[in-house]
Amino acid sequence: MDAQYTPQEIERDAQQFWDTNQCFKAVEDASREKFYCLSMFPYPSGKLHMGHVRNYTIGDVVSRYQRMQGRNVMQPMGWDAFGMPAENAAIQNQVPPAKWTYDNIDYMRRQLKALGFAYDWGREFATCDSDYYRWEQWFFTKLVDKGLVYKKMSTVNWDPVDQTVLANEQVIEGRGWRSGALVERKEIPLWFLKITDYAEELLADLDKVEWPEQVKTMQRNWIGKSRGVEMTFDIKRADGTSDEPVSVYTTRPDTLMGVTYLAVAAGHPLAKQAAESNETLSAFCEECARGGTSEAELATMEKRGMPTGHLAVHPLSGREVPVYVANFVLMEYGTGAVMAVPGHDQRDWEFANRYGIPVEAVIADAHGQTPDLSAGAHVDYGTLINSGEFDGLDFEAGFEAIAARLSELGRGEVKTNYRLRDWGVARQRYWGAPIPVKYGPEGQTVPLTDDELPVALPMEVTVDATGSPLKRMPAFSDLGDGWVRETDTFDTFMESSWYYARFCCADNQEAMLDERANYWLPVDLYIGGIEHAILHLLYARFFHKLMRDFGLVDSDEPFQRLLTQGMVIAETYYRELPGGGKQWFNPADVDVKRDDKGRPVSAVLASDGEPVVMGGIEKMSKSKNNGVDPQSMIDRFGADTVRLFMMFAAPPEQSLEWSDSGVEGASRFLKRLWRLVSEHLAAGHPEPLNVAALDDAQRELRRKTHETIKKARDDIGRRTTFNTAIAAVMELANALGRFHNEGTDKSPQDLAVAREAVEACVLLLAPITPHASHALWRELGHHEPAIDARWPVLDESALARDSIELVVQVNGKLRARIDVAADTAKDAIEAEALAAENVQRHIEGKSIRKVIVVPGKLVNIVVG
RNA sequence: GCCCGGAUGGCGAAAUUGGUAGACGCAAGGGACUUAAAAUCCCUCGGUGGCAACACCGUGUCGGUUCGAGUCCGACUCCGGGCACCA
Repeated sequence: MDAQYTPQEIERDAQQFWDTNQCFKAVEDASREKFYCLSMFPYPSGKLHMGHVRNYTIGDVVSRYQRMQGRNVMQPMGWDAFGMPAENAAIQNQVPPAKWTYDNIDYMRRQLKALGFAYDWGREFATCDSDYYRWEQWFFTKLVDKGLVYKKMSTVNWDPVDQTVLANEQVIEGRGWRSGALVERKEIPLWFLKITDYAEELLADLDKVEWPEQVKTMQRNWIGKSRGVEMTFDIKRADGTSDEPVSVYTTRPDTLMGVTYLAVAAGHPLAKQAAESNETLSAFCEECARGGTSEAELATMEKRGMPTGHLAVHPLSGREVPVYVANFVLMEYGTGAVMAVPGHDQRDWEFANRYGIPVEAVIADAHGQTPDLSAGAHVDYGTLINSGEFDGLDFEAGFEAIAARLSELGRGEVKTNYRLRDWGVARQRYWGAPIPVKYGPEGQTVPLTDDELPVALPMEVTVDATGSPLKRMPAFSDLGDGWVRETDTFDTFMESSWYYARFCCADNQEAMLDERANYWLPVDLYIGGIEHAILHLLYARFFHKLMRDFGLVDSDEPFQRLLTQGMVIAETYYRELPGGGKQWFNPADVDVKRDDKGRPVSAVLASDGEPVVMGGIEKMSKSKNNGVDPQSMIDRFGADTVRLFMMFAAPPEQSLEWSDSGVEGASRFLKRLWRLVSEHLAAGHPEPLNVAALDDAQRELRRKTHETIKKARDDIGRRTTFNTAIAAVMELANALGRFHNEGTDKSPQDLAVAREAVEACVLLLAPITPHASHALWRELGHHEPAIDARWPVLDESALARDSIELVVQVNGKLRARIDVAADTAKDAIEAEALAAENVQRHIEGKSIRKVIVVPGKLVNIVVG
């Protein structure tokens, strides 16, 4: 065999072999256990970044591992191809978004192929293919028929200069990213899907999936089921006449007697009506429309308000409290009005103090005393006080008693609420799937019929900063006879909500899905970034339930297991620019100087030798110019080395710091493995393994081999901690190296034990470094390709030990180690532990209170 | 602001169910081989003290539970992810 490890040749050969033999083509087979492994498909932004490489390597390792376990594995790949970057690129370079997108796909597909991922490319599609989104349009019209779609006014970010709707991402510190104009909130009619109809099921079914607990918790909190009371306050105008009652919802009816004001949104009918005769208030309401729509912005902005002059009548006490307009109350969340209890809600407290509104205590503190409200609200549950007939009740009794009273009076009812809001799916953008609706001359709104579908997106367009070109294309929108087509397109989350199902039957031109979907679904393992923990995963779960209720799939959940991978991060380097701001330098162009302990102390730019500032470790990004190009790493070290490093450097859920020397270490290990195999083959031919005749050294190596097989299976299959599986194989390789160096691998039985260890190394690494394993497996004389090899079989008997080492502690501190026979009785272990020299020294003159023996682990002697 | 995470040597990390802290790798230092370099191989490598045996300290901070805490509980600090039109 070739003594040199030459990754470029090896990888080309292996990829050619897999390709020629169509190794990864997945075929439905009811007699075999299936495994559907899916990594979140990429947005075709231009080229792969390290986050993609990490994501897809994890998926590939699991796919190949499951195949070695004998499962019928399907691993597809496609493109999440609609989105804003294509429009931005179009504005910058005058390239139509379609051309830009498909060119990017071609480039990135080549990169994925160079990494040797075991994809069934026959199932590939891009979401911007009309063969894909036509089914989404079709399904949407069915949802309209089922009453799961509606249109309502909704708030968007409006750039008053560019006269266009902005995404939250395009609002930078309250200003439009291009125009720099102060952004306004604007109400426009938009399409919504009724995800709230499924809130309860989306919450309950989290118990059915094997997801990280943290992700389930985030989804539960996002859905935000709460039990509270919805009640009405009568309204008295300044002139004494009454107005429509105002409805509010609260989860703290126990604090009702502490209400000292009401706050309504600027868009609330009451505020609008009051503003008509009040110029200052009218100006304030306009001011409330400034700023973006994101929740983070609303929550952190300065809380401001103004009295409407109206009074609200407390439903129980009859007390009249002022009604304010407040900028932090939004019309579209809940009822657009809130009751305020400044004594027991921090936000209300701050507002009340600012505007001189009374703060009153109605809940006692932990000691049953009136709480001190001078420095802040008292938000904990407690006994009701200053609440008349409700005094002395605790939270629950107070809640029930007050709710019952309101109900008697016909002024309120207990109500379950959800924080979850319906899904706005309309976007005023070009590069998306057209929403299949038309509007008639008499204001009719009609979903398109099956024979009017699909609505193809025109591909040849000119895009500029002033919004979607569809709005200016009569050829697209004008249907004649006064009918016009909807020019809004779908939220791109629509496409990513069902692509996993389409992969099961991507070639079907007659239907959205067919019976093959029920063979493969649900996805057995779904892998992607933690940043998708809420939105994408919740929308996909919702869409799956919609498809189920339409009879398209028979499962309740789309993704059985979920693995959320961490970010890829790297050191940043910059220089301050004279005019302020920073110039960022790529790590590849910087030399780092270290002190004698190896700590980095300074860095210089390689090209000019002048110093740069070390800016700390951050997520790889264009803005910080700290991205490492996967392609250059593949060219330099080969795909297997890049894959090995990424899987070794950190467990998949943690962030992974890029390290050039770490990659070199991975490359070194593969060269060493290659040499180990080559030296082993040169040492001669093994005879069949005779387990009964092994000497101690042979037994020890064989135990290590089987310990490693066991650990690698648990680490890859159950724990998905690939880093520790690799570390275990490295230990086995080290043991094999020592076995060789000690000159013990000369006899045919030595060679037999070494052969077993070598083959274990090659196969256990096969999911991670498939190309090298393909080549080495062949060198080891196997005619069957490594891709069809089974996971090595564990021989439990090889794990047995005659004696074990126990740790002896005195008062929890390690004082000695003893070797005992594996079957030693507890008494004998105690005696031996007490006899150890260093133990004697530490217990001398003290009385033994207790001896704790943890079998197989340790002995702790407690002395006093 | 709200929700969810994370913090362990010079660095990436390991310790899976409360039981030996630092496996494996990187960097660094020393040595072998070499005319030399690269590559490779061997040794050292948390801190302090000690010739050594060994002792003390050590898992972000402070406190608690336990025979025993990186792991469990409480309070806090800093860092990261998400917040509904980035994908």
